[in-house]
Amino acid sequence: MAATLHDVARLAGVSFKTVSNVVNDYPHVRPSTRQRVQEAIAQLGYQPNLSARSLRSGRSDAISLAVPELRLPYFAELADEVIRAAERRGLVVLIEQTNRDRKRELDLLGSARLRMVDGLLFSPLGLTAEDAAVVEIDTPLVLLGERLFHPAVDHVTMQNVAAARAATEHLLARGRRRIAVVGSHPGEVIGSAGLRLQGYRAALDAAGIPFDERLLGPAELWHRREGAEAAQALMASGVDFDAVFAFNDTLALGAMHALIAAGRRVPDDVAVIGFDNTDDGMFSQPTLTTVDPGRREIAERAVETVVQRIADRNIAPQHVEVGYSIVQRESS
Amino acid sequence: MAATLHDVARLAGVSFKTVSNVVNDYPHVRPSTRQRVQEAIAQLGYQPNLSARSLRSGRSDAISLAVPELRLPYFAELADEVIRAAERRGLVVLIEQTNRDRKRELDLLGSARLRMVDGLLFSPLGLTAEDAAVVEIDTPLVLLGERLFHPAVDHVTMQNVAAARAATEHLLARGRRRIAVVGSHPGEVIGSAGLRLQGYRAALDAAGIPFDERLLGPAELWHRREGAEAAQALMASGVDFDAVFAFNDTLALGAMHALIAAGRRVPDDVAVIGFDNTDDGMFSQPTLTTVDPGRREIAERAVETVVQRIADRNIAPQHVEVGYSIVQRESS
DNA sequence: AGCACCTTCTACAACGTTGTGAAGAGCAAT
DNA sequence: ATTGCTCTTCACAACGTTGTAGAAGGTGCT
Repeated sequence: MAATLHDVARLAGVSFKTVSNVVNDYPHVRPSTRQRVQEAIAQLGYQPNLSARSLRSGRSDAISLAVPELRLPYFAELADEVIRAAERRGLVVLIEQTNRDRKRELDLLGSARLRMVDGLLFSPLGLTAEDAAVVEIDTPLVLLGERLFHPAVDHVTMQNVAAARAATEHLLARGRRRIAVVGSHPGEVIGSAGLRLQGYRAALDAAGIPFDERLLGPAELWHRREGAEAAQALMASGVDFDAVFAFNDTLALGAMHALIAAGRRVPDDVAVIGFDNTDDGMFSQPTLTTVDPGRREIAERAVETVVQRIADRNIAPQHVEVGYSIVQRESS
Repeated sequence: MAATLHDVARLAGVSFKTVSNVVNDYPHVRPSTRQRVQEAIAQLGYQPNLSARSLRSGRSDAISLAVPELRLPYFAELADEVIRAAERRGLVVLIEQTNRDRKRELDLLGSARLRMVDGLLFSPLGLTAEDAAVVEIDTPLVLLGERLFHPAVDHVTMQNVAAARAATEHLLARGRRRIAVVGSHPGEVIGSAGLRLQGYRAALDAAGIPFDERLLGPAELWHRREGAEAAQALMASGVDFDAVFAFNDTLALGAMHALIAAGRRVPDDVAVIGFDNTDDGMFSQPTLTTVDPGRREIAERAVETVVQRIADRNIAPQHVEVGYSIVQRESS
């Protein structure tokens, strides 16, 4: 059906290898030959067979991006930016959803599928510290987020602790003293929730404000619904609070909805800050103050890092941390 | 590095073809041989080389999904559901972003990349009726949305006209008579904006309400910002309206934000309905009434259709329309 | 003229898999 | 014992590409 190098060669009257040389811009081809071949290519609409090329060369020019759930705005926007960054380097992106499921994440790392791509950007949520060894795989791998940490593996991460501290300090600077948290994961240390809580506590400590466990609103999933439920639970508990630090924007929007539905004014009664700087906080009612954790730069640097790792597997493992900033809007 | 059929064969003391037969569950393999081979596979951690398999068999078990922009919630949620539906059938999904750019959409259809996948789900926005011919490609293709229509190509679409009419009728049933539109594309007929406007007008006609062009709020892009701007423009124009039908949820949220910022109460002064039923309308303030256009079913049927097309290229072209429903919440 | 060296092109051998066809072993029916 | 089955295994040839090695032809230098 589709034309091959041989078909083009027959039409142009050269060997099929010469066609291959033209396609690959091999320099020593006579201009007249090159032109004849190019005409034959155009005439037949020849397109290289990427499976064959990949088999022969060992490269596919494709990478995988594994995220927990694409419908979460943070990951949708991350994927968007990863695809753009990859495209600039001639790579396509295959997306896998792991649904925060440890088993699926383990399967992914062992999958034959992985050998079809040149590298993997992996944002693990379900894996625990004991699973660290499984990230020692042959495929070039860049871990996103801070949950896992393996010294021999490339990482591109946000500064969870420092950024969460800055978010808390932002609320403190605006006079808030009873800052509730939405989205904590009780007992967790190494994940985003644990690290952000650590930043929150550091800011309180520095300001001499005692930590009050009753202000923690746990939420396993970071969806709108859970944010609303956590805020409702905080209000129902009777604990007094004048601000909410939600561990992502989606939680913040859910929480803000619940607060307003319960008659609390935002930001007058309760200031709200989120985390992630996703698009949906830009036009919420009120607009959402949030932390920009450098998502765009994460995407760019992650692709850059995996490309370097693909080019040379022996370079020293990289551990990149990107910058963050507070984006102030109406909710605080 | 990685083990091949030959390595396994050597270890198990059989020919490499026998290993291939075991891997592919060929029935006539003596149980004892099968077991020996399986042990060798496990010992070496053999994984088939998918490039080689794909070269030989002509199948990659991968499909592409081309969408305008993944960060738009509608497409993020569509992609999420396409990936899930594909996974149930053993397919992986490669995502391409076209940015509503006609040239990029044309490039995509002619790309060599396309021959690396078994099929393409394509949601075109930039292509026009004159481009219809370019969708006659060798790769199995399913078009999503209604912008293009080519009788010989599979389509899975939502019922834009009927659903938009139902949305308008919903507002009419609640006593609204001056219904503004946010997101119209002046002059467009065949795209989502044109079709949804057609449904809007049909509902007005049926109710005997004259169409008033001043109620149209154009918005080229369907982002929050444009929704807010369109609502501001409508208010600034001085035209009287008691409801807004936004052509997607993102526009609706932007418009709702602008309305509230300008002191209009939603839904008391202005009722708002969106379109798409994306997650972000569930916990907005107020929550957003919207049209569920059957996105989940679109994803499922699209994957199903492309799988059928891959299996047999000669079956009659399918044109699937999925159901829709009104999701009523606080904004109306 | 002879030699060395570029330029241009080609033949051949992989890459790792699956499909085809046939060979060998075992067994029942003749 | 021979024939004709079925079961099991294997050798071989693709799939379309790129890397290697080398042949053929031309050019410049001694």
